[in-house]
Amino acid sequence: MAKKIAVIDGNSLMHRAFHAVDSPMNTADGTPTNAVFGFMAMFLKFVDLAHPDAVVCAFDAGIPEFRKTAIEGYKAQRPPMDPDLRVQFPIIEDLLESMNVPVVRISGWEGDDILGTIAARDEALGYETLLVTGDRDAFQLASDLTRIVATKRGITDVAVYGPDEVLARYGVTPAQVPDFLGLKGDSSDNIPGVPGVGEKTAAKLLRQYGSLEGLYEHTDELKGKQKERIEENRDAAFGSRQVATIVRDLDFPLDLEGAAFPSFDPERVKAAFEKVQFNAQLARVLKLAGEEVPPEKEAALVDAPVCEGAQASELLDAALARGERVSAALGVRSPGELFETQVCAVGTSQGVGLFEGDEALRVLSLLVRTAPFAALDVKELVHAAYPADTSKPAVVSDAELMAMDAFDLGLAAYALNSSVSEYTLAKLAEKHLGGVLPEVEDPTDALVQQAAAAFALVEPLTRALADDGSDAAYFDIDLPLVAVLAIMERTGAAIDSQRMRKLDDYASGEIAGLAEQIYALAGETFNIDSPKQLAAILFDKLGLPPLKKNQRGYSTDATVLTELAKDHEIPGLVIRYRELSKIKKTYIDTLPKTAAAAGDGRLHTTFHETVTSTGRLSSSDPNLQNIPVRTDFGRQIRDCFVPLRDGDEFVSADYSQIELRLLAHLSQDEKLLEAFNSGADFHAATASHVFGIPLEGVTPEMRSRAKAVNFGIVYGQQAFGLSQSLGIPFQEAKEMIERYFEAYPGVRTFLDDTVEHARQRGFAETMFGRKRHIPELKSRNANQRGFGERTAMNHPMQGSAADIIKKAMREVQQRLMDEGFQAKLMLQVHDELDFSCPTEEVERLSAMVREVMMSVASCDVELEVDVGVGPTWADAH
DNA sequence: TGCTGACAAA
DNA sequence: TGGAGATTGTCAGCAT
Repeated sequence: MAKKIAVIDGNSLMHRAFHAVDSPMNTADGTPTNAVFGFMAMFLKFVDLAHPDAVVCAFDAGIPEFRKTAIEGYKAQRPPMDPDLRVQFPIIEDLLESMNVPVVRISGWEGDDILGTIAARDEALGYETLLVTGDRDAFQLASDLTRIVATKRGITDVAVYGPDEVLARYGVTPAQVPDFLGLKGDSSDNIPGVPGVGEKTAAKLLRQYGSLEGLYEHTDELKGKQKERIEENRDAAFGSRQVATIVRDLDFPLDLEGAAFPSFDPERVKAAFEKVQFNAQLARVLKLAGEEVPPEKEAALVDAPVCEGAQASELLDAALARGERVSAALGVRSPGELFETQVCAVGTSQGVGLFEGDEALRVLSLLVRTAPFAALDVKELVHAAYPADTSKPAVVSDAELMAMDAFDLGLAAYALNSSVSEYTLAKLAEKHLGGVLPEVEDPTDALVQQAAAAFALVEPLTRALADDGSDAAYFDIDLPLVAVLAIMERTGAAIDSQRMRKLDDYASGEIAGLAEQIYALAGETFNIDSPKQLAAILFDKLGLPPLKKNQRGYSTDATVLTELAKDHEIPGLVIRYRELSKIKKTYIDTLPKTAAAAGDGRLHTTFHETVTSTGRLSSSDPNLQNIPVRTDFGRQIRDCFVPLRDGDEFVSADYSQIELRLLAHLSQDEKLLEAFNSGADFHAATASHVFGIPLEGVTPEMRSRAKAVNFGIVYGQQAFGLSQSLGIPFQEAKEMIERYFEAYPGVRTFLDDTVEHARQRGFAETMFGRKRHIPELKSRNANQRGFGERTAMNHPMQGSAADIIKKAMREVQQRLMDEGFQAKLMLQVHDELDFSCPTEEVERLSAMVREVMMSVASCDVELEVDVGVGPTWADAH
């Protein structure tokens, strides 16, 4: 097979990477490394996919004289390179050199010309060449042996162009590319071209006349404005072509025959990559050469002796007698193919003990009931012994659960940084133990490693929580909630499956009818669920105006369809079709099945405490936090949620406008505080301030606008967003927001201070000290920064609300038990708690829950709670 | 299998 | 100059 040489246009890739990788990254001395990181990400992905035999990297080193004279001002108006990018060139060169990738830089020439020259030499040698670049001029170099790897959006997304692809994409051959660029120009390189001639026209002219020479011999065949423009800009066209023509015969030494990749000294590579702290990338580079990750770091982790059976029991007993907080990790072992036994690994200071099957469960319940222990996910472990649904008797009582002495490593890590996508022992070990978990094949060995790491992590995480000031969020709020969530998950929620079936009949009929109507109007059948096919019908066949684009074509989302519904019947029908089929597919088709699959016929969701960055919970499998309520049909789904037992009522308690009340408390804005404390209708009070009229004069229309502004403020919404949600002109929305801040000046000050504080310290925090780190505030990208600012403003409100309801949940659960309630806490939906409650307890429960929810936080505004009671969830609102 | 568009909720 | 509200979870279509 022919040798494959890759040549990278270093400047082009560094520019791309600089803009594509926006997250702030620095070396120890503060030098930015985002472009280097992006470059290497692209490099590694490319090498993985293409497996080149050798890699060369070319950089610009000036501009050749002939380009400067051909076009006056060639690259002249380009602003000087961003200093944050400039400083990264020496770093990338250092990395490349450490990997033995030749760096070519020819004084007075640009990278493109080096690419062209190497490709020409390769072709002479019969080698294959891959040219990696983001610049379009390189397409002229495509040939049977030479292909262009062009970066698309971002950096790691690429397209490969040979001659056929160039022709397909631009309608010209590679040889015609300079003429093509000469006509159409290239704004990024300051190549003027012929004004008014774009991609389509340039390609058409070249197909007809072959080249610039051919075109200018036949300008008499052209007509009108086009003829004038082309004739007038003859010099610009030829000059532009010259600038765009890549030189292919530079003279520089490069040993192509001897070049090879990967071939490098691992020590040198390690040194270079460790300097910039690209540990994950280092591992990938070393792997290319068959090298393993630095082994000395693994040794830093516990190399614990492992035992089983009676010895394991002794190990555990001794550790508990010493008062140690042992660790536990749960897994399965499958000796044969048929049976899987549960295995529990327990970590102690003297080693790891393994327990299997019934022994594992015995040990788990022992830990939960009587011993201090630690685990990555305590709730998951609890369910293994508890057990997870009410069809079997509980091995551990609710009271024992509430009293358990657990340390949840995942929750601790979440309190330290809530923006991490996944909390694993491997990542925690890397961060807090300074070593990587050894990669082991055998699942049991892996479990042992996890137990050992979990044991070792308790101390450093406890210290980190205290150092960071995040111990309150963890110890007072998140950790005590684990038992409550475990109890709720086991309790489950009940649905009326009969009723669901009736809903199914109705929905199925409606959906089929709607589909028929849509097909009839469209004149053909198609898949309405496919946005692509729907777009083809609406925009191609019916010729409706495409109002919005997405990555793959024209958008067919609800806002677009609503607008189009004015012109045609189909969009309205599709909206209704989507509403019904979404609800049918997501809830009606799945909830009864899920319930039937559980031992007790109930829905047992999983609540996640480490997913959101604000401190809210999330729910999955099934998600019971997004059960419909807004539309009539949606509410029918809530009507299927019923109390757990005959004789129970569904009780729902929710905080009224908790985020806005917290805003009043936190900002201490006098008028806002007064608006809540006077007991008046809050949205109406806002309307009265914003529109400058007495309370009695507020119309329902004004009130609903004020309500939208109130909610917008919570989310950091801006004028554009408000104008969209209210369907009013931008200017009007802008004025409303301005008047809002005039009416509540304390709010403006508070939000500004919050952002400023967050910018300085790197995080925003809630009333109870829950932090959210916001590195985006330091971003160079204005959109990212805007995101950071909105996040900083929103976190104290949304996060404090989350803290408050979590505290309330723990206390409510405690009092349910202490005061002998039969009522059960079933669900939490952000600012709402739902119970199943015997009729005779309803009064007592309502009073208790209200009292607890209102009193867990002391604020300068009352935290009002509405309690509803009814036979179903829908009725309890 | 992984990504995308669309849509449910507070 | 262009873009201009957020988060999470689930489903189906579609490309690989």
